Amino acid sequence: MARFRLFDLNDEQRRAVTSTEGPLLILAGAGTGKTRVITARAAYLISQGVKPDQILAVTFTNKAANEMRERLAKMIEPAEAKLVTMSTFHALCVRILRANIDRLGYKHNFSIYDEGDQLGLIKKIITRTAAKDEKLDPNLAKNLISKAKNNGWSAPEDDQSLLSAVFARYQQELKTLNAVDFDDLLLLTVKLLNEHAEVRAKWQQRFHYLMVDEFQDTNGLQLELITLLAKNPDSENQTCNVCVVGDDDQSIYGWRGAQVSNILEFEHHFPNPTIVKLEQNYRSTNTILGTANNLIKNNPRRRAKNLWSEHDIGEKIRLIQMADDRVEAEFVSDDIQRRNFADGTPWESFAVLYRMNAQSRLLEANLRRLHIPYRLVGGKSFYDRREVKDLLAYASVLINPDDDVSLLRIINTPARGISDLTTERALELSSKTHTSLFKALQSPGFLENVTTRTKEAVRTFSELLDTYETRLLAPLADYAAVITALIEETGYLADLKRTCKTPDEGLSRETNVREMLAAMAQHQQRSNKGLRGFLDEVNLDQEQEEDDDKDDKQGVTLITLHAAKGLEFPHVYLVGLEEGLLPHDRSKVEGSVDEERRLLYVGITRAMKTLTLTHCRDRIKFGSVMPCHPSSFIKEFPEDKIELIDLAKLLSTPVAEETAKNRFAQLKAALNKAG
DNA sequence: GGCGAATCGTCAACC
DNA sequence: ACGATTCGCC
Repeated sequence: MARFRLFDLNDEQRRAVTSTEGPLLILAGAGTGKTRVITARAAYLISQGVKPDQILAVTFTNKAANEMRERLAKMIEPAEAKLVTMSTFHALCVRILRANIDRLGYKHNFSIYDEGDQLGLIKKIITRTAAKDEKLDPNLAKNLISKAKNNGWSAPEDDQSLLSAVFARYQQELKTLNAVDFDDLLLLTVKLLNEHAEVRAKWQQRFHYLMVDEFQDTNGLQLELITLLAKNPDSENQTCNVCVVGDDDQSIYGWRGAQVSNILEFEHHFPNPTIVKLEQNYRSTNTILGTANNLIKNNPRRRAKNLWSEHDIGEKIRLIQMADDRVEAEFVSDDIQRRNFADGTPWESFAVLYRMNAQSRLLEANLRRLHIPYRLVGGKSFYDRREVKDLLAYASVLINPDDDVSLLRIINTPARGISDLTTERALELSSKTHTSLFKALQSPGFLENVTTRTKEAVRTFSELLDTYETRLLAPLADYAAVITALIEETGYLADLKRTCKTPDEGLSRETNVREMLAAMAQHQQRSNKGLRGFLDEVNLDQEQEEDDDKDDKQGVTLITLHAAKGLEFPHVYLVGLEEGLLPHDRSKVEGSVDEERRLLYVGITRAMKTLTLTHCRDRIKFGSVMPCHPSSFIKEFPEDKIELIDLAKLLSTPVAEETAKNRFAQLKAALNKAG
């Protein structure tokens, strides 16, 4: 316990760490040492005699959970640190469900459907359910269903709309397929705990001290889950020790169902809490903090905070207008190279933040042009690649043959003579008889109505799956080897390469398949959770672990504003500060401009030393040039902290400060007149 | 019935 | 500019 020292903390942090009993709300502004406080609090609890396995810390991302785990291991005995449960909401739910989901009529080997799988199922249901003149956008349906689930609703019974029918059908089919989607993980866990007192008691007894990170991002279900777990198993009207940490100003997941009200009305959910405000920022210059403060104070409905720092004023924030996104990306890359060249600032010190993933393309191209190493966070995940999904679908089908969505993906990949028409007929039968596709395919009622050739193809396919399923079920089965053999036997790789346009593409896709298989083998070495465990990890871990020891994690970071929350970088470029992009056009329709402002606030507060903001006059959208206007948020910045830079002059002579000030004032006046 | 090529509509953010 | 969908050919 050598490295855990209370006097390393400031007064407020110490108060947060040592308030152990009853509800505790820690309002932690950006960069105020939130993670440090949570881990120190866990260490403190243990030092006070709390058993480590009675502590639960819930986060939103695996990265956050891992970071806390690592930090805690440095503060206390690593063996004790291991006993503390540090988990994401979803992983915790999977754990609870895998143990007891049978009580809800699902089987323990249920599949987890990601968004793509969900969409596939919804599309299938819409075509089946909709009348000829009805239409429903599958994506819209998916979002509405998700929103409904996150608010704890089930399909409305009285409603006759197509959406309601699709919703009801969707939920029912998931159950037939023995599958759950991301929202179900929460929904079903809450249902399980609500409806089964003994399961509830089991988990309530398990944890006595709860901590929730990023509480401002929790939705209704997550709050309910916490409330359920936080109750004293012996007297349920007594709440035990729940500590939540968050910052309402950084609530940026409203679209995912997050309710800022959870943190704004914490006292209502957990009466008489201790409230601690962390306001000393250890990250940024006062120029950056002042700009962030000035921006965010335009939001109504927030818990007032006053971030301050012992750091210097630092450099002014640069605001630069670009001709178009091409020039913008070029400038950012050149500027990073120049600064690296000037004083050896390492590439890792730079990050480029943007609103949409699509914005990363030009940046990537330009960084590559200059041979600057970079890492792209988020975006099209490794797991979204066609070949990776195919491989996972094969694995998924072997574990849960009732998983129709995965089966559909691979039923004719590579082509094996099972046509769309055949599949369609089997699907019809499966929905008529309420069985899975796999069972329908094998049923005599189906087989007697198809041609001999099709019958043969289906039979061969069924046998293939059966054979490998048996191999997989064998005790101590080497599942990585089993899947590899299956891929071999189907001739998947050869077919994959054949369908690629260029040899390069073929090679890269093959590499992805091999990487996936290698990851599987690696998982087998370190875990005892089996192939199911591997798939769970893959499903719940959207961050692509570009496997460890490779040092290619270094370089300039390209990242969306959402994904950047919780991170910090010495030098930040925030690009595309345009009306329509940030705030995004859709936010105006949805009335969520406040959340866009918080998003920008999150972006600004990532910067430690310098911040560069850019916006374009033109931007290429859908292949053609669209004119752009500066973001309306720009006029909410404090004039004295911003330096307006003329790109043309920057490239030749530096701008005098007075000129810059005047320019900014002019721009502001113009904006005020317009808006 | 199965495959490759034009065409269409689409891009907000993530566990 | 890209991927899914639709069309036309084997």
